[in-house]
Amino acid sequence: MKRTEIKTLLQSTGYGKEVNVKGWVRTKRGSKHVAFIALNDGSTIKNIQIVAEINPETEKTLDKIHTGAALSVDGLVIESPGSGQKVELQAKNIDILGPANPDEYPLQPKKHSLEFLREKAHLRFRTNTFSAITRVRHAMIFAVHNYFNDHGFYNIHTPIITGSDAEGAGEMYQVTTLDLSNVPKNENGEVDFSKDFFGKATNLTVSGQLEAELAALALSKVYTFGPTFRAENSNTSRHLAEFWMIEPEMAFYDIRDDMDLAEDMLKYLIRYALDNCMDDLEFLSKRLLDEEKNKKAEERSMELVEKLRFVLDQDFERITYTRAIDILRNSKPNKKKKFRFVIEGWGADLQSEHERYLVEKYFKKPVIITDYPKDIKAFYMKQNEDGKTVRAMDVLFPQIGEIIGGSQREDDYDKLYNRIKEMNIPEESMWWYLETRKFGSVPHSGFGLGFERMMLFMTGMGNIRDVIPFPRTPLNCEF
RNA sequence: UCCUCCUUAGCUCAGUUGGUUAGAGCACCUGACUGUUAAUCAGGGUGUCCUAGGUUCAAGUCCUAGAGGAGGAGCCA
Repeated sequence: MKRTEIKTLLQSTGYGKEVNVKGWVRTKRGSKHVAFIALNDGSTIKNIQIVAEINPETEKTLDKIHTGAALSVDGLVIESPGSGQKVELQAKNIDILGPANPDEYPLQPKKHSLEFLREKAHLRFRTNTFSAITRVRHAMIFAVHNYFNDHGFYNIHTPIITGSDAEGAGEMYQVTTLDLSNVPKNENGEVDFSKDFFGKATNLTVSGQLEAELAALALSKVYTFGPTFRAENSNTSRHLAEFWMIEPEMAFYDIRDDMDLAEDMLKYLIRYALDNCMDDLEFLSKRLLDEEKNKKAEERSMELVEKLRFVLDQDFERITYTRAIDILRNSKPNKKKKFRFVIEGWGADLQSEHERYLVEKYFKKPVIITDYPKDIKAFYMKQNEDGKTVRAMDVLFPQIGEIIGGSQREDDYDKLYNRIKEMNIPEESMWWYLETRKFGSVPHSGFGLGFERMMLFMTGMGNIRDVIPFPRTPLNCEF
């Protein structure tokens, strides 16, 4: 018999029909004459209830069924007399495809800590929380491509191994085929990378932006959505060593167009989740309420679905860095020196406590900050006429902080060249980037959206290690 | 990398000012129950108290070092 997915089965009213389902046991319970098995196949967060009569014939099989076992069940679809579900399956035959020894199987039908499940990442897909996150993650991946496709963007695969060491986004992982126990050296005693696979030093990419710009200056609107690697020793709930980043890059867009796109895209993704993932969002919402039930009312987060709808309905607040500094300088926590870093004046970098104040206390909605001092931002950002600021924009979300960082790019050859010199970036590694400003240069803009940070927002999870299947962080590369 | 906290049964956790044989719930096994909803009820055994030193008559508890984890900070997405 052909397998019916549980998602399909639960929506059917074909009572009396015989079907086959396959899946993994979540719980088994029952009394003397009847056993109830909650079976899940990942097609939905919901389980199908298998009802099995206990008699001398079935007892042997039923005794071997525990949480975690894989079953194939043939049975009749019936209307459930119980109160927890509409449809259930009256078992006619149960095959154990793969047993799970209850003495060894670590997952139980109870609450496990997220830390414990992180150590069991090979099995945590089998929990409600992670199967929900995985389905939402898929929906978001799909929605990203959908959005850009519908808006006339082309997807670009930018390189994962890069020979440029000037991308200006933090520490990089070296990629080499050299024998590390016998590294070739040149006359000066330095590593001789000419003997390496590419004949030069290479790294894993920290951003696809520079290459995406090259494509945008021909195809007008492009985006990348690929893995990104940062060798920073960051130990926080918002950082991964390997993560996925979405980087659109648009010719003929100025900073305002860039912000419009960022806001529209984020709202599209939220709407897509609300339209397509409601079962999972409702589960994740309950999970969050439960997790925070011991917190004081003022420390609890907004209910998940309500929060998503709220952000969807708000225009993001757009302010300049200069205005942000004014607000912060006159704020209570600054005057009372409650900030760890008190804002003294213009030019200071905004710390996460300042961003959180602006987003969570002052405006109480997402905020886009623009026109930062050029000294605290990257070399490729478009310089403003004031000579002090650049057309950068950061989108700040409650709890997560910076979810998007972007800018209009410097399209003037001389200004870009001078900035590269000023910041001591090796000019010879940037010749191809500079050349695009020499031939048919146009205003263009782009941004980077951290996919897992968006997943944090979308699922209400608190730790970025729980929204990616196999997190890579300092000292953790298991699985 | 810095600051703070944590590490006790398979899991979640309690363990008082250092003092007999280290506890509970869940899971597991046995039994009861005509349909349960993380079923319920009764019974059963379960420990490298993270590791290595140290203080002490006596250490799960105190001290030192190390390992791992969490939260916050920096870096950023």
